[in-house]
Amino acid sequence: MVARYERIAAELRDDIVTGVHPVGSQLPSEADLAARYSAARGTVRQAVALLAAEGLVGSRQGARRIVLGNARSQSFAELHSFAQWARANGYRFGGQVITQRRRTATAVEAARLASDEVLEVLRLRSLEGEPVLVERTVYADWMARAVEELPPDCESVTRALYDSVGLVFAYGEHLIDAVAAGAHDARLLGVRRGSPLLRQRRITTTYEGRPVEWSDDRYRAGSVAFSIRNSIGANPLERRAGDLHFGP
Amino acid sequence: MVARYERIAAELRDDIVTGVHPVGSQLPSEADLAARYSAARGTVRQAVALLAAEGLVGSRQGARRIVLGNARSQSFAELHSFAQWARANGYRFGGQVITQRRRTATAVEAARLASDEVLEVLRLRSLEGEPVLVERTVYADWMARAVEELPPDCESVTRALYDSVGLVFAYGEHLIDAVAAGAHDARLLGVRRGSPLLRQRRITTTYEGRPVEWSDDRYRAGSVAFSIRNSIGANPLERRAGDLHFGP
DNA sequence: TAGGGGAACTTGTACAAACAAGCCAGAGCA
DNA sequence: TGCTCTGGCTTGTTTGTACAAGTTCCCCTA
Repeated sequence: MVARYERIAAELRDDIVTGVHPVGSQLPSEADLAARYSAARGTVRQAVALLAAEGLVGSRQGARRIVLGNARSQSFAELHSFAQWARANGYRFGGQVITQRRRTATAVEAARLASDEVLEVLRLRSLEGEPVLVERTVYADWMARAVEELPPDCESVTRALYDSVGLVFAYGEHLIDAVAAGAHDARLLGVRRGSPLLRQRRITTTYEGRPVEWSDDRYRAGSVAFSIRNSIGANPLERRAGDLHFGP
Repeated sequence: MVARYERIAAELRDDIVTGVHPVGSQLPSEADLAARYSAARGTVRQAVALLAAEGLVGSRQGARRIVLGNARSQSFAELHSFAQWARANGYRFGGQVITQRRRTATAVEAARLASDEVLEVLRLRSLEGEPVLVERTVYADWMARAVEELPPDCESVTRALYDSVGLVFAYGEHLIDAVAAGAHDARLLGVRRGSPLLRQRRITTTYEGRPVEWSDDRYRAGSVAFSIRNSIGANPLERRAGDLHFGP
């Protein structure tokens, strides 16, 4: 059962995408929408709050809401899972484990993952037949067995872990910057050493906040970009100075 | 006058940062909080929704909310303004206009900015005395005069334009990726040609959705990173395939 | 004609109440 | 001991009401 406000949001989104409410135009007032959908004003507010969070509409007190864009951005757990993102966008993609081994955790890893032993996996992932991503992931020990049992060419690790042990990657913290390709990365990605790579480092946790993995992903320049919309007052993305530590 | 739910959120945030509610612990239930603050449950929900949007707490239906982190991330309009971000974090910073000229808009710019003539400005910005950012900004014609009247070493363009013409940069759309430094960028930033740069392209608009500027910012690698928190179900950041076009 | 003053409209905040849906621990059973 | 299952707790959804605060635009006046 989908919530009412989500259905209303979906209809409004549709009206925006199809041009019923063109970019730059005013959205009907909350009262109008409430009447049209026979819903309470609060429910309508939840719906338009969704659209505002997606960056489709902007609002400010006293003035009618304005349509800001019409680009459909689904963005589910897309930042977590390369495979889910690629599939949702209709890309051909693949993945291959290059190396995989257990080892004792470094001090930093032990602190981050609350784990003494870790499983380190190096994966190479491709998009449309081209290698685009080198993924160095360190899993906490309680996850290691489930990961080791995955096939080396597993397409979607996120999905496989959900199916096998019911694990949900619920929260993530990400740091995005640029680095030069080292010799190894360069060979894997088929670029020259020193080429620019887009790096995404992340920690992923369960619903309970328990750390699952720590990953360093490097994209070939030009293959992938990150997109974000923000508005004054609600701004999820933040700039950081360039020292490398993740935690506080 | 600050809203009630914002004050409650501030108190809760404080309790999280100071360890009254440690990372990993459960937050009191909405009913408890409502009683403690003598507020309605709806008001408390607005407060914790703020914290959830900041990534400080996670929630799922049926279970108590859990404290996920305690890093204070203010993130106001920080993505818009380099100066505001730097000042808020106590960095020494500066800026200098390198070149500035009016010209007719290219087809792409005309479409993006809804403007036939544009003002193109190249700025070099520094952090802690080191050049870290090359900013190539194209302003719409109706903005050009106000920008031209700014001093060449203007610290905060955002702030100056607000003071002079009351302009508010309300919404932004951003694309983040990595590129190699060209000869010009390399010279300005003091790095070798081909070095990795973190690129942020953005369109900024007013409250009404009117485009103000289109900018291509390039950071020296290692100087700045972007940080984001996400949770399943609420994910503002999105990955995009690597063709360069901004719009749909 | 330019400007001030409102009135009407619109979004933001707050409260109250009820039910739905999901989680969890403890009681009870095999 | 180990399992299920139920009942209480907790968050999610929806409706309704009232007032606050900001915007817009028209009308009236100087």
